[in-house]
Amino acid sequence: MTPSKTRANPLFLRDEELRQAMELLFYAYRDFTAEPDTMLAKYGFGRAHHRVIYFVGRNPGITVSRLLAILKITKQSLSRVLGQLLREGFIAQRTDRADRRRRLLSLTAKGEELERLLTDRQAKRIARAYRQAGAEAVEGFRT
Amino acid sequence: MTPSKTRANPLFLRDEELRQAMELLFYAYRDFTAEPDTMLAKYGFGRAHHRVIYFVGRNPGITVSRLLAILKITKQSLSRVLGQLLREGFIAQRTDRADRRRRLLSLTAKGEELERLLTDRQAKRIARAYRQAGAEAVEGFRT
DNA sequence: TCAATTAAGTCAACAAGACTGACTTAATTT
DNA sequence: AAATTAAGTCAGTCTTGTTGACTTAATTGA
Repeated sequence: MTPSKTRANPLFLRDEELRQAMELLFYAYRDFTAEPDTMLAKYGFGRAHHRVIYFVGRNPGITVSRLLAILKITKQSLSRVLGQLLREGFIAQRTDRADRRRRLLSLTAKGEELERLLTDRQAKRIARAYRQAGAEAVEGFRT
Repeated sequence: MTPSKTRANPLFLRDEELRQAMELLFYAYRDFTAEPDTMLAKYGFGRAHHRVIYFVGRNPGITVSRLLAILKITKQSLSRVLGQLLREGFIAQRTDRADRRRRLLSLTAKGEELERLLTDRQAKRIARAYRQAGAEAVEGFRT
């Protein structure tokens, strides 16, 4: 007798609702990465490059260690993709004048162009979903 | 002159809001997979095993090809993890009597136990987030 | 001031989980 | 009887993560 059919308190979620949320996350992630992935492949890049481009774009002047903390990956993993992006001129590095051990990362014009290309597509996808869901739903989701 | 600061129509989202949604997806996925991952490691399993266990649990009697369609991975990728789960007795296979080419998959008792272990933790995580956000937010999110 | 710590980077080896391509076997459909 | 479908297998490759061990340069603290 699992109590999964009742709907007494809206703050107490049924098993079913919890599962739906988990599935939503899976499907959203799956579908959301699919489109950029095919575009990135044309540059010889992967999902990891996308994340780096995205977060550097979002946080211009970010240090390597802060980027590592956001991505939660190892320095060695990052260096592979970051190194590629630096060499190919999508990301630029400058030394922090206040602490010269630090390297501040930012997108080059080329990097910003790619970032826009990738983000615009995804933004359209989200905007579409949002329009379908409605305004109150958007507020709820954000919360 | 990017029109990203106006908030005329709530259905037209600002750049900032779109980016927040994208980031949310990244962080949610990152944090959501972290906890099960450490538990799965104790069994010698990974994230891929979790997904298979989850979707077989959700859809008892699912065929291999339907599972492939949900996961959107190749047969060869699936066979590695599915094979392991079958051999180690977490998933059982029976031939569909109506079409004997088909193999119907379902969790064993052992499989269900593991599924519950993994899901419960995540469910708690979601429930916690939901309680903090409030009831209307939950409705919005679901939509 | 100098020893310890921090930030960044490198080399090497390894593992999970995806992929492609080519085939087999068995069962069903046309 | 031929074509198609469902499942499975073998082999090789790629991306993206991991550990572990070090180096170099710069800053901090005792």
